[in-house]
Amino acid sequence: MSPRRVTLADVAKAAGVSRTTASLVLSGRGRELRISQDVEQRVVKTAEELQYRPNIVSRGLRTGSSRTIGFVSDTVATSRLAGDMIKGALEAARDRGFMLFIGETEGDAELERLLLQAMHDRQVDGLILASMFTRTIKVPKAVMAAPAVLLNALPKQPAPLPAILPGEVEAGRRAARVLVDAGHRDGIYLIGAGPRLRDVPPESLAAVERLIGIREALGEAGVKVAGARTCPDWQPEYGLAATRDLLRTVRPRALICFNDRIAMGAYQALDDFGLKVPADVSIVSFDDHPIASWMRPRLTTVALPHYELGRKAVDVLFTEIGRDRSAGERAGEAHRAGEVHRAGEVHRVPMPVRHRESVAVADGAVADGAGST
Amino acid sequence: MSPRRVTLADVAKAAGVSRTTASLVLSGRGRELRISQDVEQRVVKTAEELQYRPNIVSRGLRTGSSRTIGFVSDTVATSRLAGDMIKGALEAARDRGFMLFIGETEGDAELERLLLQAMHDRQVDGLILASMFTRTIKVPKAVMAAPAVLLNALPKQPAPLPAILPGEVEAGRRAARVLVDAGHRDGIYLIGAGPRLRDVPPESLAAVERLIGIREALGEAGVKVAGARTCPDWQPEYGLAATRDLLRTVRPRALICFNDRIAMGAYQALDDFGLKVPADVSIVSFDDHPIASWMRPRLTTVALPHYELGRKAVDVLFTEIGRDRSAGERAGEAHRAGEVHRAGEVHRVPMPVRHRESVAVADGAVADGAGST
DNA sequence: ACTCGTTGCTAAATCGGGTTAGCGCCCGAT
DNA sequence: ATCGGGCGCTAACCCGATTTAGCAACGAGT
Repeated sequence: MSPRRVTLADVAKAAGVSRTTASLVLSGRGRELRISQDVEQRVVKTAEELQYRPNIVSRGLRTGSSRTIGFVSDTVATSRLAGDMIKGALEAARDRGFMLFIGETEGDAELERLLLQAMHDRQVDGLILASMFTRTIKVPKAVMAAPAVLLNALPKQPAPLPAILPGEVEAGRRAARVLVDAGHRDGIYLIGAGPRLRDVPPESLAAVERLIGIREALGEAGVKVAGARTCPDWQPEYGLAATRDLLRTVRPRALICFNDRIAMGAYQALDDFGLKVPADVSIVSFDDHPIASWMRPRLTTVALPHYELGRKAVDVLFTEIGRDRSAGERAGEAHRAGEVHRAGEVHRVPMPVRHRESVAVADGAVADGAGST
Repeated sequence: MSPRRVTLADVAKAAGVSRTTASLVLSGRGRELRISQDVEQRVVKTAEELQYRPNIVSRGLRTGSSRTIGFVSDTVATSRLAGDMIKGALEAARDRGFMLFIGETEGDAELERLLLQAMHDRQVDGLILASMFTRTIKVPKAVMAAPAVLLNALPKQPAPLPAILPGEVEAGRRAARVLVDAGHRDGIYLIGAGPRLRDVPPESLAAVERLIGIREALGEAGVKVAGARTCPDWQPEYGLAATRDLLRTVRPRALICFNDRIAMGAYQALDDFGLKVPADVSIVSFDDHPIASWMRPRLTTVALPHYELGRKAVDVLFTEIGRDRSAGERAGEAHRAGEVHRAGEVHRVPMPVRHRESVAVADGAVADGAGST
């Protein structure tokens, strides 16, 4: 079936040189080690003719690198969320000639241990530990055996791991600014969390940070949150229930929904009460889930930059891998000044606003066009 | 940092035996090769104490197997679709101690070539070629270097590759039966494709097969399709437009939408015309996209079994790998009778109906409860 | 006492590359 | 003629396992 791969030995024999010479030439060290132009060209030509490709497994055995990184997510490497993150990571890795192992722990610590083990057994060069919703996680010891970064998560105990997170606070500010810029001053309600900082679903970093941003931006504009309804889980049904509950007593002019699924429920509730979006009620939300552009009117929302998060995680991981390598070389040597990154650095990836159709200029407001991005 | 892994040589030395003996014992061939109980226990105990784990890269170099399979998808290993497929594949692979490489070709043949190369360079034991929507694909030659299966795709030219596909024809039958069983006889319209078999989006196998199933089941019940509207792309906006167009001239009693996104558009159109689901119009659809259970009323739909497709692909791939291995052993030997699988076998994974709230019993119909599953 | 057959283990080759040390050769200088 | 030194290349070892071939020790049979 498969006619055996061409090996370095084959190339060497065909070119009439030793394996060493072939290896030297093909790894670009020919010049440095004084291989003649003549031989060099012959080897390169032969390798091409035979369509030689080095076996990475073999090379990895010698060099210790497998040109592979592991992507470990807790729940569902699979939700739509993860999809684009993986895509970003995939492309960033590919740019460097690396492949991606995927694994899921399903929140099970034992599974996680096994998975990390399986990855180490395959000599991964680095690890990305991803969480599907922004939160703090307990970092398993096994992770420390290789360079690693946290994606969409923060370490529960202080750990020397870089973390990549969406810029949630700024996202909160941006959502609020969308309403403020459209002239909204009164009747702004929150659906999903708030109004106080402790009125949030457990473990949800995003909720806290979005809320902080919202309150900051609103505060700066001299605007007060008129009220809020929390949701035990950020699903459409709870968004529906929370909004219905709200509408029983008040007539809001604008809603900030803590995610798009909640917003979907809010749309349904408003429809039930005969209220129109955005004529009666403006809505701004978070995530830019696919449904956001399927809803009518299309939902204005602050997007989770999944793709960029994935890319960034790989980028940061590679600086970690580089740091690790050079640390090995000058083991024990004092770090030179200026080279001192704190290893636990937190990288924030900006969340862009997707302006669509769910926000209207407030009655009596002067549209001044001074919109924030 | 990482205190060097424990190798087989370490275990052997600590146990006072040769590497050979240690290897024999730890790979379970100790009994067979007459290693004494005494030594065997000593080795096992030592390995445990040192927490020895074999290096799979090294083992792979010798045995040729990397205990890894490659999952190559065309577009977005990432859409919600792919997510569960990958999850299924992941778990099935994990059950066998295998890891998954993920790769995306984005429909680019050159990228695909590179990706397959990169996977072969890492000695993958097998490949899954997945398509994100059911269609025929051109199988690159490079695939044949290892056992492979097609997932959600059929080879364009006849190729000896097994294919895993959802049972779309039967799904079509089931969707139609849902309406028939609810007593619907008249005013059944299709949104997305039909009424003729050639009225389908290009390249969409699913459309053709669902349509075949629908027409069969309806025909058997002596029911005629009242009409249909095609959609250039199966997105909500086209579903909305197509349904609106339909409602301008007729009042349907039931719609079969070719997927849930179309159904979402149909809901919106019906709402525009003041028609209620399911009181005025029953709707049945395909895919069981997450939105199906977010819509109001919750959508009755025939689910794409993504998770099972992924699992099945891995299962079939492993029988291919096994076949390949034994073919190598008895190279040239004639296949024994009864062992003759056609290699191009097509496996169909059933699509289950998710009964929800969008189908009502037809006026004047006698609910006889003789529902098909 | 000598062969033969087990039993229990190990030396050595192998997989496919990367890496180090150093071998022959030719040239110019002494 | 001899020596030193650069040039051009290769032998040999290494990574960490698996696997084949075979060695020593011992008891039984003749």
